[in-house]
Amino acid sequence: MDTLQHFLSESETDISSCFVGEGITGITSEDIWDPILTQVLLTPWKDHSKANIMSPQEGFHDTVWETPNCCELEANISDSKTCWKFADLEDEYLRESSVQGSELSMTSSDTSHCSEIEEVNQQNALTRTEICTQENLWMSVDNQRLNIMPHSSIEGDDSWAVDSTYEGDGSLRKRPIMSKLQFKSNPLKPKATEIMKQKRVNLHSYHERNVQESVEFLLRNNTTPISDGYIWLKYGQKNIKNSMHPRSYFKCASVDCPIKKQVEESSEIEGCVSITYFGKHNHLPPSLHALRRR
DNA sequence: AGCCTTTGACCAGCG
DNA sequence: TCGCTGGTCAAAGGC
Repeated sequence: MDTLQHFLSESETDISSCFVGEGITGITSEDIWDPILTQVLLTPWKDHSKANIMSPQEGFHDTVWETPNCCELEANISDSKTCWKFADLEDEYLRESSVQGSELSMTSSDTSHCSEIEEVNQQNALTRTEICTQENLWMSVDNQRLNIMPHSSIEGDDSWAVDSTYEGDGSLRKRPIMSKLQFKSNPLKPKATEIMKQKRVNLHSYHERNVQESVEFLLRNNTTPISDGYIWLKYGQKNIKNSMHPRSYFKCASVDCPIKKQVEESSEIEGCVSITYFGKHNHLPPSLHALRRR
């Protein structure tokens, strides 16, 4: 079995070439968020939720942070010695620290630290601990399954991801979960009379959504397609005015998941495909088995 | 046969 | 009010 370092170096070579463009970072060890897990976050080309154009020098942690939740969370994490200790378990294999809403979850191949994590969660009044096995994690690595989405939030709440690397001042580095939008899914498909109501709701946020709640990635269109870890259904395609290429519309195949994405050839950078996500998943990624079946 | 994509129609917002 | 535009629906077609 390859080491983490080996995988990272291989990934940088193989995968970074897929992501290009002015102001775009390819995957480097700095850009990779959860490098070993199925969730791999990349610096987006445009984070419309922050109205920023990202550059390689601007990490997520350089974007806007001034929210009460952020400060509160930082205090929680920094005050936890156990959490720091856990963060020191570098290189053994893998770990994930993420905060979803008010919830902190960590995963590690080293299950012996489960109790520690649980303790941290309890101290911080956070609730969930997940353990991934070494086997299923490496299965994901072997297939180079990448998730280029912002880390999804089960709660659909304001969410934050916490990188476990240290800043110069010794604080934990954090990265925002980009979409702040809260979707409420309908358990039942709306009836005809309700569909238009729903449409009006959607259209009401149409312009806001375009500038505030989307995250755009650019992908070289001459590279092997990379799964983002989720299953998508195409539900439409439109020719866009003044655009040579049609725009395709996709929604997540998971029932009641509100996220959608649009794919079209980039008008800004030739030879690139623009992938824009609206909203966020309200569920975990499907199993590798389910992905393969598709 | 079932799942997914295609594609024309429909709708609301906007100027 | 009307036409344009983009987002979505859903029947039909393809695999």
